[in-house]
Amino acid sequence: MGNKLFVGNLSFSMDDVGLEEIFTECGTVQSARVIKDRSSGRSKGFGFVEMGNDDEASDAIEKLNGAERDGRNITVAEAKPKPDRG
DNA sequence: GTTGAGCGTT
Repeated sequence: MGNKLFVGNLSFSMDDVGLEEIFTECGTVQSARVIKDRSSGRSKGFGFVEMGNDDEASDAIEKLNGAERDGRNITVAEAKPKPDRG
């Protein structure tokens, strides 16, 4: 179990700060990033969060997976490794 | 709207 989380089904109005605000209520947020199109800067509707430790990460999954944010039920799960070349 | 980037050449 790692401390890196995948967060899906985000509103397109979500940003890095908003994502951090959601997860800081469940523990220490080391970093939070909403993935955006690298050319247009528009949200891709998902993001990644690194918690302070695996326990906080696990807790955040339990508490925030399926939680409603901005009218959408967000997905929270442990992140899979990045592909070799994005 | 669901698993992340950017540099820059063979």
